[in-house]
Amino acid sequence: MNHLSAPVLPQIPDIVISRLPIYLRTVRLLKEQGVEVTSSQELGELLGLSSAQIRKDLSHFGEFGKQGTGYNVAYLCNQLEKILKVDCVWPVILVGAGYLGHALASYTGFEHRGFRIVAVFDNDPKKVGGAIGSITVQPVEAIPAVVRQHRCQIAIIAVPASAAQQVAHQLIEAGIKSILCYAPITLTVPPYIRVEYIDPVIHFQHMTFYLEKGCIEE
Amino acid sequence: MNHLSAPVLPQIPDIVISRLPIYLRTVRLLKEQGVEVTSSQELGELLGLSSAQIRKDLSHFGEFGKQGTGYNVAYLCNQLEKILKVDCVWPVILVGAGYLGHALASYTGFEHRGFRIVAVFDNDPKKVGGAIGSITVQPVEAIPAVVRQHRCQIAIIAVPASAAQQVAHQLIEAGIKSILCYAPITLTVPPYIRVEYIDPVIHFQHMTFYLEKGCIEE
DNA sequence: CGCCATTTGTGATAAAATGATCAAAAAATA
DNA sequence: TATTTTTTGATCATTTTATCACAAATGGCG
Repeated sequence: MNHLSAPVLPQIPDIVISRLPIYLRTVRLLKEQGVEVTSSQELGELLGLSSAQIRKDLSHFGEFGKQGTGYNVAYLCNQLEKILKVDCVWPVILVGAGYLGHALASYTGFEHRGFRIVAVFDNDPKKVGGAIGSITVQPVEAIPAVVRQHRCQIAIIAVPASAAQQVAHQLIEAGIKSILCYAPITLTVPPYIRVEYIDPVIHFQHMTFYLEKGCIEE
Repeated sequence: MNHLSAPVLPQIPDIVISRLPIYLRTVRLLKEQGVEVTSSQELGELLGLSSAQIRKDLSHFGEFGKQGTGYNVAYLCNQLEKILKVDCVWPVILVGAGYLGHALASYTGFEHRGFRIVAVFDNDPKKVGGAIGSITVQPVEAIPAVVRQHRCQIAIIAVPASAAQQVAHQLIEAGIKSILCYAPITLTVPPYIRVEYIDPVIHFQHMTFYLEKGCIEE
């Protein structure tokens, strides 16, 4: 590395990155509604954020707006998709063919937002060979080959908590880089693996802190 | 109000509250594993947080540990459940009887963490009257009566994005106070209503920012 | 019993995130 | 064309959040 190397782009805070998909979701909605121009203020009102926050977040990546006018919806949409690298479709594998796995594999909303479930796995022999839409459930032993074949970097864990950690190991072993975990446990993974969690009970328990107690029993 | 009123307990940051359910989940896991005592350091390692953060978070609510020893797992568990008001079971209603609604209504993991789905609603006449486990799907018109009957404060929205905002209105009208929204949109609600969101695509798009681009097409 | 190894709870400090302000630019209007 | 209104992007100030570091307990052990 010499002093003429490309400048290191300033480390962008993860909390900023975490808001971009929300911005994208909303800007795409405006686009679908035929809105051509929007402003940080309008977006802020739709999202419950300050306009300053939205402008500052976007300014990390360039200048997308025009003073006095605001943002061109189609252009901003494009730019956000580029930044998040979702101007294409990413292959995703799914482990767990229970009710939740079925719901995820059957959901038609992934594709146009940049993701496609390309394979489903389960270790229950009764489920292996079964079909979910056009996808046939495979045994977990097949994971490494499928990951290699699709160059897949993302996986969903939709198995019971008791099996999740072991599945995570297998996925990482197979080359998966990011995991979306629906099992209600915190996974132990190497630092170069990214894990995100979805657990509705975490949200419920967050809500109840602020509610007046009103329960059924116990 | 006079000067002898109970002191206002110092406003606890919401970000602290948001971590408590994670702590509870982990402490309960330790309890189930037969662990009797733990420490902020052990919890921190399990959760990928600093021990200081955990101690400081807990210190907002009292002194639960013993110097030199750490925390009694059963006691800490109890205290966290009390703080979050989940030392009981909360009734929850679910709107949307598609694949996702089925998965949620069939999930057996809610009950022992403080929640029970007491009713399911859908506006599709083909679904109304159908059964999910022991629950019969009702028309959305029945929401107000059921909410009153169970004194239910929490609802799940599991309908398509196009219907979610209207459902939210109906729920709020019926007296619901907190909403867990699985539809991929940001709801517009009055300030006294709490909404939390679950949208896997948001997590995927967060992941792809950090991944090397590797797509199928487009 | 005294010493050592632990671990908590907390005040002080540092870092990060948010919010306020404003010049400059663009479009609308007169 | 000149003026007003709007809105961005940047800078600075404030608030919030996280980390550090240590006194005070606690239990184990020789």
